[in-house]
Amino acid sequence: MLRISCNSPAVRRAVSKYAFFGNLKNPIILEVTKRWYSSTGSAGSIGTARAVKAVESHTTWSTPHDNVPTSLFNKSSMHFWSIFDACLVAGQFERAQNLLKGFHGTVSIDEFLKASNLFFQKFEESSKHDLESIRRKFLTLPQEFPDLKLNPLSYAILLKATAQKSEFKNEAIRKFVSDIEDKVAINDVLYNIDILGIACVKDVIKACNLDPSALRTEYQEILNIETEIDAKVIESEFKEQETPETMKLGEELQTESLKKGDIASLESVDTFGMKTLRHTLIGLVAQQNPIVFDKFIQGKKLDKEGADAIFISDKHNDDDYVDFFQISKNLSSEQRAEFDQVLETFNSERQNSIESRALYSARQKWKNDFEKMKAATGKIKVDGINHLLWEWHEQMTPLIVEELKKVQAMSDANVTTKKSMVYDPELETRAQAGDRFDYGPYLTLLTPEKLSVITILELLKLNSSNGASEGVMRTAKAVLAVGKAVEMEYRSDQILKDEKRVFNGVKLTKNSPELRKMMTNAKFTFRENELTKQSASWPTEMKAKIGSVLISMLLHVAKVPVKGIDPETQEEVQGTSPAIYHTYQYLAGSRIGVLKFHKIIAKKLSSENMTGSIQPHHLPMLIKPKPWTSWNNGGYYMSKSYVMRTKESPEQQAYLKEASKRGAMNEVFEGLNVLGNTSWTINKDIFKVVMQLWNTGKPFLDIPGISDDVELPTEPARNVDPAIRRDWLRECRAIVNRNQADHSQRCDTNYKLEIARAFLGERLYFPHNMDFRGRAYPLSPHLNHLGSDLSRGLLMFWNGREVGARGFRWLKIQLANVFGFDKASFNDREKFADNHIKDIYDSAEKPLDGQKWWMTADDPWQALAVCMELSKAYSMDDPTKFVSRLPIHQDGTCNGLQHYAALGGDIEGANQVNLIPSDKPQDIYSEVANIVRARINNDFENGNETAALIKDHISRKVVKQTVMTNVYGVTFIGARAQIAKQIKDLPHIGPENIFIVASYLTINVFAAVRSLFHAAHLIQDWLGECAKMISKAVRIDITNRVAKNGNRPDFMSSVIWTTPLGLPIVQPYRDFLKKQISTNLQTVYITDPYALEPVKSRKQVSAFPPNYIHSLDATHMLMSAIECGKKNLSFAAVHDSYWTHAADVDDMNSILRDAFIRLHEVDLVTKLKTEFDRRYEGFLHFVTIDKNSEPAKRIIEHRKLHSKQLGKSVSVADEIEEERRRRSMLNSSKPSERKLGDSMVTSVSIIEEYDNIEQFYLKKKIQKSVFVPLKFPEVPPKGEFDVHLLRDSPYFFS
Amino acid sequence: MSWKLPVDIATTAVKSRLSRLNPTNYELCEKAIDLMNLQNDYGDGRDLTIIDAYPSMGIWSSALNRKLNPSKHILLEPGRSYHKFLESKSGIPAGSEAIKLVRDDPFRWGTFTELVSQGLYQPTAQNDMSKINPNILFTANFTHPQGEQLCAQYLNCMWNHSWLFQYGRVRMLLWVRESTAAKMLARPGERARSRFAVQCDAVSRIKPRVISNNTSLKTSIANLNLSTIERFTTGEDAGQCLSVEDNLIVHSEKKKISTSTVTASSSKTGSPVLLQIDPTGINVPHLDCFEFVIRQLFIFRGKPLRDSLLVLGAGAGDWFPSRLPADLLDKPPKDMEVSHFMTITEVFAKWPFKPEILHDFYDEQEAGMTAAPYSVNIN
DNA sequence: GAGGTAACTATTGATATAAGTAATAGACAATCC
DNA sequence: AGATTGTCTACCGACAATATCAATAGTTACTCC
Repeated sequence: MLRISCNSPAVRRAVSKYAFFGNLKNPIILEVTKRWYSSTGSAGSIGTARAVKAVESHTTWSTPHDNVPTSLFNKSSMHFWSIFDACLVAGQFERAQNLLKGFHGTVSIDEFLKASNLFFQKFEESSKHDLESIRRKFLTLPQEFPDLKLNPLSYAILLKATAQKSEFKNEAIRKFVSDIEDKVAINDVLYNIDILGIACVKDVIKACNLDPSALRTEYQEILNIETEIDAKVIESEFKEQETPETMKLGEELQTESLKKGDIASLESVDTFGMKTLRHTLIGLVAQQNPIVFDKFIQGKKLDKEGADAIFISDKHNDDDYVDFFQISKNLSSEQRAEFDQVLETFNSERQNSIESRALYSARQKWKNDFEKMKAATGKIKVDGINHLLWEWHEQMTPLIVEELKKVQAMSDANVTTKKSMVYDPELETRAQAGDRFDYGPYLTLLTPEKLSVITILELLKLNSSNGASEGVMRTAKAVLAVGKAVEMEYRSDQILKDEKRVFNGVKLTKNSPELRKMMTNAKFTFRENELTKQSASWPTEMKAKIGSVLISMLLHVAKVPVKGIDPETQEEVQGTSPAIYHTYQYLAGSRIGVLKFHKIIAKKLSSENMTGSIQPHHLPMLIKPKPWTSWNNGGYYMSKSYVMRTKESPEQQAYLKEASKRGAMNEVFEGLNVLGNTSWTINKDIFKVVMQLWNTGKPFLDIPGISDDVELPTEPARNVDPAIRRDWLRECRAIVNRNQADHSQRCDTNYKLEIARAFLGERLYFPHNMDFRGRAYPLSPHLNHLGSDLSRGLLMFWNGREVGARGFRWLKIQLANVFGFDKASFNDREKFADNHIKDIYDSAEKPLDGQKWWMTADDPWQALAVCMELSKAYSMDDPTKFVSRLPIHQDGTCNGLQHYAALGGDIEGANQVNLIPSDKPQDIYSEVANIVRARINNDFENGNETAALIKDHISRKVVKQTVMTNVYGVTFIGARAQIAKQIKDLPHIGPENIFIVASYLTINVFAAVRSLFHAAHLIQDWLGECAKMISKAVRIDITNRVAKNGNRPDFMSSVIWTTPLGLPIVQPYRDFLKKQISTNLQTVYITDPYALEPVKSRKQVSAFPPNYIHSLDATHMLMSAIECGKKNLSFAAVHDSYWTHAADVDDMNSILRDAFIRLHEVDLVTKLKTEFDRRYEGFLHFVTIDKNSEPAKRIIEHRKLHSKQLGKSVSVADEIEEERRRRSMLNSSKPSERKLGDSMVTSVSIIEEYDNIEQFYLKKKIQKSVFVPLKFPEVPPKGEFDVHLLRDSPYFFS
Repeated sequence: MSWKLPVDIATTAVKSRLSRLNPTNYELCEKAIDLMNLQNDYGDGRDLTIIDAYPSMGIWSSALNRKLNPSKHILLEPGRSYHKFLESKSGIPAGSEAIKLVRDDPFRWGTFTELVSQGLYQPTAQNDMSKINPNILFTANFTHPQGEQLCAQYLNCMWNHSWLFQYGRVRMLLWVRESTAAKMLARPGERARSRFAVQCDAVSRIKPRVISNNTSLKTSIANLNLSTIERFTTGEDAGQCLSVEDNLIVHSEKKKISTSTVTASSSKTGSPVLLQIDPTGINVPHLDCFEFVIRQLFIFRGKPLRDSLLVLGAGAGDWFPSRLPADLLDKPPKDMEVSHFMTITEVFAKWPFKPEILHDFYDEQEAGMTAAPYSVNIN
């Protein structure tokens, strides 16, 4: 008899042993502190019932064993925080207090205190309130909620008010301090510098004569700087990160300053950073290279900092900008080190500016263009669309102001419920007014100007995103994107505001770079404060509403000039047309709301200068990204970034947060930081070539040309055979599709090129985060090294490394690789380059006028980049002295299979994917093709006609995709479709036979792959099997929610595992709960992310094997990254392709091999099983067994009995409940109860009597559904392959 | 050479994956045919070809055949399990050239062109357009899931004068699900009024000939509107339609028959209804525009036209109001007659800024995917 | 003033929409007696 | 509760149908005891 409750300390110890393996730290996240079955409370139905109720009131995760808190992911609490925060910031204190009242009692008192403090803080900060009213609030609120006990933070807020708003500051402070003495320690109060601000703390210290060394240590430094400076106060140059005046709310101000034009503000401001940089450069450069220096002195556009400098300058000529790269390159190495450091300081202010002022600069850019256009009257042709955007923006802003007035009116009237909204029935409906009640507070968080700019920018961006056809985007997507962008911007604003609170009144008195650096660092530290850092994200439906309000305003005002024929007079007239309009389209009978750009706009977006239309958090960074220190801290400085892309799955977020809190992810962070710290620059030579081609507007390589009007085939007469019309329609659809794909690709390329242009000569960095499996991606979406060949070609390392002999060889190998000549030995690949020296020179020197050999490469742009480097190297006397900046790639050959082979210890598989040393790379695709060919020839000889058709056409190409996707669990049907696509153009197979042939071929390819990677498949199957069990299992410690389907429980557990680096991974696949939300434009259908729905079992199963493997390859990458970081290599990665300087390839190769070995030295599969055993301990697995088997018959009997007891038919919930009772008795402390439990019969106890219940499992026909204790299958036996062998395998990564 | 009732269907289990509702009440079929007075239009059947899609076991088909005695009766039945009822050995006179079973799927357009190209029949365009085409009669059982789609498409052909309608006003007798019938028959103002109904109204006279009067199920929109039933039973069109219990339409003894073939009404889609659709032969002007206009307008079927003009295109609000009568502007599309839509179409057609592409090419499946960053590198 | 009800509104749930589908096989979820 | 019908078919980066109407739930207003 099998007992489940093997929860003994011994087992636990055994498990925890696995927490560390090899020399890798491996904290498994779960930590069982209690026996799970006792966690629901005492036995017996009453106790259980109560427990159940408590459980149902908030979310529960997949398992009780991991101790991951759920409370923060409670939907109503999330909603409360977000609206509460919005109301406070918007100054709607009545409503906020009302919300607070409703919050009271529904949460813990700690949580309530947090809310109250937030209330106090915002109340204090509001200019509306004087000290008296603030004091009153501090008295009345605790009266209203007697259990509310103020904490030091609360007093800090009051102290701040006292210090700032008293007439006699010092006395007031002293009085305050003595007043609170008996309630709280003053040091505890002062601890809250993030609330008080530095100036205030110092005031208090001074006033009360306190000892500053008793304060929070991390603040000592900054306080010391200040103390020092205070003595000799001189004028500070530190520019306040003030919102530009024109971005402030208030129409008088706005119209005024807009009219007079801000050109002046664009003129050069000689900022501090500028000066330092110039100074340094003068020092550095004077003795070195006068030409560079001159250029710099004359540098026209550098004088504007940050965002303006990046965006406003059109870097069309070399003289338009300062080429930091050239400067740095031409310096000696010591000088360079110094320069680089100064540049970092300089850039840190620019970065700040980009992130905080980008909206402003975009707007400025529009305005400039608009005025340029106005100045050039007569010239009708104006490039770009910026002047139009400016007009839209100008007209939209007053509309927003109008709307905000209504919101203000609502706030003034102290409306606290939706019901009491007043509205004018003439102008709007009750529902619209009600909506305003919801979104109003959020809308006031940003200035009208910002809102308008965001709306426009988002829509432009969306247009280039995938799936958008020529100027068409889905309303739902657009509305959410705008809402999200508003939220993002608000968060950035908050960060700035928090920073300002701390540093308010603090002046830097000395202009040393060190001091400024300290200051900058301090600011990074204080940017987040205790109260605001946890602010809940806005509810999706709110984002939708906000987005729709803004978009509908834009729709209203955005016009585009058009020419049309007057219907009456037949004359050509100039008019305007809406630039965007809202309509609907049908997709398979479903209505879809879309926004369409006017054709003219759409065309401009795909071809013209887009400078000034990119959101800052979509750009690479000028300085090293903020290192990741927690799940939501790192990446960009001003906009909030998250370390994982969580697909809005609350469970993922909860696990991530918990792991981050427990410090389990530090290595992961470290790896990501290495990736982020790699400095890049734009490859200007490539950029020039690209631009030359791009400007023709013609298609080149993969880039489509500017699409003229779509030319559709002529419509056949209506009365032709419907089949003909259908074909025509299909053709049209295909053309439109292609067109829309071309369009978005062109837009996307446009963005990439604009970014590249903006960053010409700059040093740039890519902040990285991960997908939920741990694979790393750059945060900036458009231009990055993960992108297309073009993107990759445009990028190179900022630092150069002398290649040396080995590096020179790697450079040549890289050429062969990008030409697709990567199946040969290294020597042959090297020869490939040597044999093409002429071509290389030709390509490098005359990329567009020569033979264009580079264009024949697989990756032409990267090929051209290599050609350029190689030609430079070749032309040197000693090529090994060449300083290279090109990333050299080392790619894992079929990386997924490499991991599988290592997991299974599969010698044959390991050999196939180059885990075993060999003089020549193994090419698995060819190998599979060979096997297939052999099988088919055999069939052919046995007279198989299908075999005859295909036997001479089995190439690597035909099987490649299928072999590749096999790792992802491609099904027969899917694989057949792939193969059909490959063979459909073979002329001798008629279209009618394609299907049969493809099926036949697929069978054989599958068989071949299986035979080659037998062990891999065993593991794949095992992983799938486990996932299936988990996603078909139920917990019994809680009452499962009533299933929609009576005779099947809802399965609520997803597959969760921990990577060897400690990253918890939660598969997010669940049913979504979707809702229709009405907005201004239309209703949108959106998912509610905070509803934890049953898992999508099928998806859980099919995705787990690839996800697990990917989590391993991600781990491998991060481990390698960490090591490379330690060795100071420039390191970049595209999942299973690792990049570094040519000179460092050998080092990197040894690092990545070591990492792989370290990763696989441990039996990962067994470890995974242990983790699963632990995590899903005590679960019941829902299976079907043979109805006629003995256990089935006994269970049927038992159910009859049980049914009689209940007086109703037995549901699955009843059965689980029964089993729960039995188990709680079994684990009771009372022997009598345990005895009772032992003798109790449940359908599960019946199952437990059979040792090998699997024998009764049945999939077909006569079945019976029962629960069996969840028991994972034994892991497949591991083969003999020794992973250490791969250390000497040259082609493992190559 | 008449076609007898097939072998005893009550004892033969038919396994089929095509979930059709098959009328199994032979007497009812004959009655319906009499009611339609078909003999009047097709005479002795000497020049008549019946094209019969999805005849299933052929009950309805045999009744038609017996009553009309066509010179050709082409059965288009892809369902293998039905073939045994339709082959010569089962009631159909052996060697009969008149009754021809074609095993192709009428879903494919090709099936029909092949009928002609293979010489199974030689259609000629009709001369006298004032009458129903006397040479061709199309009948089908469209009660399966794709049936409604076929209805819609054939109706579309009627607009286009393509397919069989290139030969003139070819009548269609269709067994459809009640839910389909409800959509097609709904008049202005009724809840089920739909684009589909407008299309029907525009180019045909359409009448239900057999309906189920099982009013207990008549709550959903999927069922015929009560007022529709009344109209055809006791109201203005009384006597034009047989109204019977649904178990009289299919077979009363369903226990003996495999459920998949002869399922009676399911609450969702209702019982089968026989529709007679007589094309009027009308040419709808500005077809492209008309299609676009009704498709777009029915998005906001309940809103007054005035408020939903924008679905017709950007700037529609400037063009239409002054050119349409006020009372029309106040009507919601669901309350409009065909003529109203015609009026709107007229104005729309003259609109210089009307959308250029009226067809709906939106297609998600194949969009994008070209700019895939790490595209599959095939070589 | 309590209780009850009518009248009304907000919220929730169900359903139609469009109109070539295309072949195959096998597992799994949903649905309907 | 069990057979039948319907859906889906490769991982991740990168999710997304909507208008309308009936029914229900929730409120307010009003009447009556």
